[in-house]
Amino acid sequence: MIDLIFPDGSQRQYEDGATGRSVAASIAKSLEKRAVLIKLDGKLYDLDRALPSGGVFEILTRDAPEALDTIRHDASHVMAEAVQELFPGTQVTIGPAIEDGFYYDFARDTPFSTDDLATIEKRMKEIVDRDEPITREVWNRDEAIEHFKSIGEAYKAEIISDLPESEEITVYRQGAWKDLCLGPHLPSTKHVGKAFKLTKVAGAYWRGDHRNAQLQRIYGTAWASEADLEAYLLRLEEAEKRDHRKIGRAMDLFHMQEEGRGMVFWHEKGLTLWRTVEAYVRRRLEAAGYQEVRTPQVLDRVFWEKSGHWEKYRPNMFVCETEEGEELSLKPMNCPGHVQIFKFGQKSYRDLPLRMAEFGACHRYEPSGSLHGLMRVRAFTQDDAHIFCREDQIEEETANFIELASSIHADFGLTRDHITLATRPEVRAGSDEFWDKAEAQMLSAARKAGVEPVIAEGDGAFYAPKLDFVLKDAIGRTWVCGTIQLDYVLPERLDAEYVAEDGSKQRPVMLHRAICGSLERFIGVLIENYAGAFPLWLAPTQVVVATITSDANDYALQVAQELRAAGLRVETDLRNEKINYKIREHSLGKTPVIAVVGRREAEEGKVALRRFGSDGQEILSLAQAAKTLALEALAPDVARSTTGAASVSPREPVGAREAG
RNA sequence: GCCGGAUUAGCUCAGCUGGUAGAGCAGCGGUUUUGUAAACCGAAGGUCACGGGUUCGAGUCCUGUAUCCGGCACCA
Repeated sequence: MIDLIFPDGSQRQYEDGATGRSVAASIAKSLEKRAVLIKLDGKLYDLDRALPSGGVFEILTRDAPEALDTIRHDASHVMAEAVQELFPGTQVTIGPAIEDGFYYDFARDTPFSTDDLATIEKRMKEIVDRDEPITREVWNRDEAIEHFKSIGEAYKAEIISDLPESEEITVYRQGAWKDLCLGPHLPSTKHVGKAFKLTKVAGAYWRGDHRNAQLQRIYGTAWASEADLEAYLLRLEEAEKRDHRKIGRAMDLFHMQEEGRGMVFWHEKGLTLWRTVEAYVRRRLEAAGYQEVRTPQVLDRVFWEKSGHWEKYRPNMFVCETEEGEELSLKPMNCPGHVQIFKFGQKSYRDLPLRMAEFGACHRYEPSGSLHGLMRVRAFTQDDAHIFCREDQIEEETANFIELASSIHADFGLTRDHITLATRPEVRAGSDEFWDKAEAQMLSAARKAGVEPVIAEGDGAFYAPKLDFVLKDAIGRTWVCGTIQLDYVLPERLDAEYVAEDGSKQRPVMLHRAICGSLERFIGVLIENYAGAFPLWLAPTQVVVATITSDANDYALQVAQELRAAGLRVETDLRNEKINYKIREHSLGKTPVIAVVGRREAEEGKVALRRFGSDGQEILSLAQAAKTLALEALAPDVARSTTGAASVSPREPVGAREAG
């Protein structure tokens, strides 16, 4: 007998061999009809599978949030069946549910084209209409391998061979089609419904390794209802509008062109935003005890050989040769340069921790396929710094850094998605004992700062583990902005040392860290986060003074001058256009404040302020307007120190999350 | 780098099965002096990404290259 505890707290006993379906039927015939899965002690099971034990029990219908992943997973199976029907000879590999949908990787000589998607989608709907029952079978391991080999499914056979001996081999039959799968699944294809859409085709490497064969991946999105699907597609459309590349052009912030792939031409407005960000970060670093330096842009090959970068990253470095035959490289990073400054003269234990910062312009020849607007470029500026410290200072420095970075991200209105702890990679420097210690140090520092990192197995740098701060862009892609990495290797390689208390020479530890990551990427994320509607302190143009008639031109110039004197970034619009036209244009341009002046304001010495996102007006004297706006335009850190108040931010940040 | 897709005026996009290019907005010239999200008129603007080919004829078909977009891989 097994005991089941239901959501309402009641408890009932069932015969051994009872299934979710039989339990549902015992409660109500209508429930049995609607049931698609069951949840037992938090785990999902097929409706028709004999319950393995008693426990906390719940019957899930198709609308249950927990069922959505299974709908998506089943949609991927339905797609695989459709593909194998339509394209005989195509092998299946894996097809999981993912955020918002699913994909399936196929092995096939001829790649799929986007035109195939409609055909496959149509066949999928037919399979749903066929209402093929989905049933679970447990197979003998060797027979399973033999079977999949015999039907030409080499990848499936390989997957089974690699499964641990203890693992049960389960095969799901779906009509005449079958697939090796852990499950669970819905009772039949009908339950997948038709709220799905195939979205894109892509190449993907078998097991995520570029040395393996490239498979054909088809992505789709699937939802419980047609309405959810519509809502998702609408959300995507909205998110595309905040793409930083689109907004960057529309707002005249920057551009890129063919001759400089992965290089940014910053226009006046974009650079203003850049300088605002940079100035803010510089103030925060100064307050946190950093010193700022600048190191050479181009250095001799020998220098990079010594640091170890030449050997490992030569293909990704911009190298040039001089007339005299010297080989030089544009710096791909700032660390070795900082070590030179550290080594200049003698350093004492009293100098530690020594925090050395540089807004360092670096160049890396990134693979062509990885370039992506401002997010991944070949010429970028890191808000880089290296903390030289003793081993016993690592934890505190790391914890302080996490707090500083979190505070800075918050001031920019950015919501962190998560922090990852990237652990030892396969190819690495240093012993296992070293890695054990280093990983433990990073983890405990994170916890000390109140953060529980997500572990990214094997993603560490070759010399050390790292903590990465992950933010999201408008359509939910994640980008690393901010990182801290522990490094014992470079100080050793470049022979950095300090004099300890007892007079002995000691090796410092280096913490590599960045808060924005690269200014380019950070600004890209900022643009998408705010959809271009920046808070006053960041907006490239803060105020536009717009005239109603040319009578007010002189006064408008005076207004602009006074607002500029108060430290604001001001433009004037004296064009011979109707005020409606100007309001519309500057509203679409997302200018935070439009100051309208007509004959009335000129006579009374006033301005009519109109804020972005509101259609009301605020009539103030010129002096008062200047004072109010100047106060609102203070950067959050300055606002805190001058007013003692929390950040003055009249404009709500538009969360990237809502688009994710 | 790999797989798919795209590339037409400054921008956003039309251009059916091949018959030598079209709109809206912006820009320019004029009229209009206007009170909080688009005043009116006019003229102009294109080697249809680039190279080769098929054809009497190519923006349209084939092919190569470049760049961009979506993924994959990479990211010191």
